[in-house]
Amino acid sequence: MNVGEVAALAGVTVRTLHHYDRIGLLSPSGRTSAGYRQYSAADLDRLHQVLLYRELGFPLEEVAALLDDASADPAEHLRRQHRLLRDRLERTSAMVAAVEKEMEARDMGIALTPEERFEVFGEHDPAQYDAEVRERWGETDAYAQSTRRTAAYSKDDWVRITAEMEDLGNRWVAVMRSGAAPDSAEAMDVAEDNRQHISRSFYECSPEMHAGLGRMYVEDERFAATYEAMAPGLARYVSTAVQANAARQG
Amino acid sequence: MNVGEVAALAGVTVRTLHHYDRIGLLSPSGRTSAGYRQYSAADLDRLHQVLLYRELGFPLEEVAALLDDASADPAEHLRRQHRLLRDRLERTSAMVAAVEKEMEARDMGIALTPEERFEVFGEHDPAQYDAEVRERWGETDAYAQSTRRTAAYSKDDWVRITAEMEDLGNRWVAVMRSGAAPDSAEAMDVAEDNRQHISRSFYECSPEMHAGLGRMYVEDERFAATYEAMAPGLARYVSTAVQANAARQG
DNA sequence: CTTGACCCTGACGTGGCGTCAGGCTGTTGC
DNA sequence: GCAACAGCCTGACGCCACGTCAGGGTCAAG
Repeated sequence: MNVGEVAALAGVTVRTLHHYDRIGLLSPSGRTSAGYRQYSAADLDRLHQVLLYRELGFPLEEVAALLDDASADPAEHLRRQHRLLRDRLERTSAMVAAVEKEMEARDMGIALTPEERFEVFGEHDPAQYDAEVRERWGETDAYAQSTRRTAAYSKDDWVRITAEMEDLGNRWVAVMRSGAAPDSAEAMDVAEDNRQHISRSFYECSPEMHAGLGRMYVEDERFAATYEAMAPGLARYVSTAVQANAARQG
Repeated sequence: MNVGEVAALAGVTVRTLHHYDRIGLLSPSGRTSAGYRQYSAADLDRLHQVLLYRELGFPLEEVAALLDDASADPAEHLRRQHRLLRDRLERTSAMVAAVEKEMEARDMGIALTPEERFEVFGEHDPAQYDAEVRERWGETDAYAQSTRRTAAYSKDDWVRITAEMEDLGNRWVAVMRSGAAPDSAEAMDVAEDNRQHISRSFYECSPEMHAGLGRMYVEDERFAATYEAMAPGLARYVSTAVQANAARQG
């Protein structure tokens, strides 16, 4: 297939394909004697991946890096795309709900506060959001490692791992309830065990990374919710303990 | 409020606000004697509109035109935004479905044709998509009529759907608390109802896809957190129940 | 063998900011 | 009462992902 046909099929312009060729993101596998670009089925395949990642907000350079990563199999791309798309779905329906809330408020003659209006936006500006997601997961070795490892886990593995996580959760609750300070030796010991559990089960987790995670436990509601559900105030407690433990190690 | 505060509230950079001022899209209604930009509540209002339209893919110049159109009342903006967001929701779930179809095909060892792959893309390249949408406003009469109907229709839809989701959540909690095993008939029945609800409300969800979702409930902490917030251990419970149900169907 | 659709390679333009640089402002702590 | 430091200002240049000509070759149909 030559450029025009590919462009029509994929819904992009010829110029876009020229551009992708120039920057080495997608070079057609062949040329005619006259210099016409010839795209193979494999090229279409790659183009498909490129367009998906592009739509998800990745800069082209990163798309190239992702697709040229030999250690990433197709299934991994599918899983990642699936996850990012579901995130977007969630976010979009949140926005729909926000607009509906505003409609309703208008009908009732109520005004919303600026905070309420920006709620769905505020934390999650679209570009920043995607960038944020990538920062936390996509680009990190840890994420790649985690998906590679967890893909191989059996149901029994998962039962064991979640049991271990539950156990750790109980220990967290216990140590907090005991009145021990989050930077006490007891709390830091739990933190250390928790870190080693992550390293064994998901990805190599250094004390510094663990400290970063700790910060996230309070900054990110999604993570905080997990701990808060076990005991009120636990998110902050775990966060402090984990960071104290990292300091102790360093 | 001055720039920094507004930027933090809205989740944009200060530079962005400078830019919007420069191009006349959003000029703060006041300045201090020292030249500091002062944003009023009305300015925040406008910023909110700007960000929504921007997210929907409108070039800033058109956003300005839309917002400066004196003949358009706020309700019209809300209706338009609602319609565009619902379109996006539809498109995103189509993409999710496409990725899931591809996952399934891969698992079964089937290859999709290029046409199948680009299906969801083809017609709806994001830029073309928005252009197409904008084109449609030409027939304002038909547009106004159709939006009123879909807006009214979908509002009820969403109320119903969120209520159903809440109900499902409660049933999950109840069945777990009842002591029934996650692979008991009771739990699997809830799983089946949940699957059918997803199929009706969002996208065609096969038992296999549902099992995949189930795995994600524990693998992805963000999903897990949703269930964990309802009741500790629920993420794992739901995950297991959903997979058991898929096995029962297969 | 011409006509018209399609292809090529530069080269410059554009939108929506990011990112300094160089300088004023305003608050907090001593 | 002033230093220090965060926060604001205005240029000005940079960057990405293409759009848009310009100038010229290619190829199937009539």
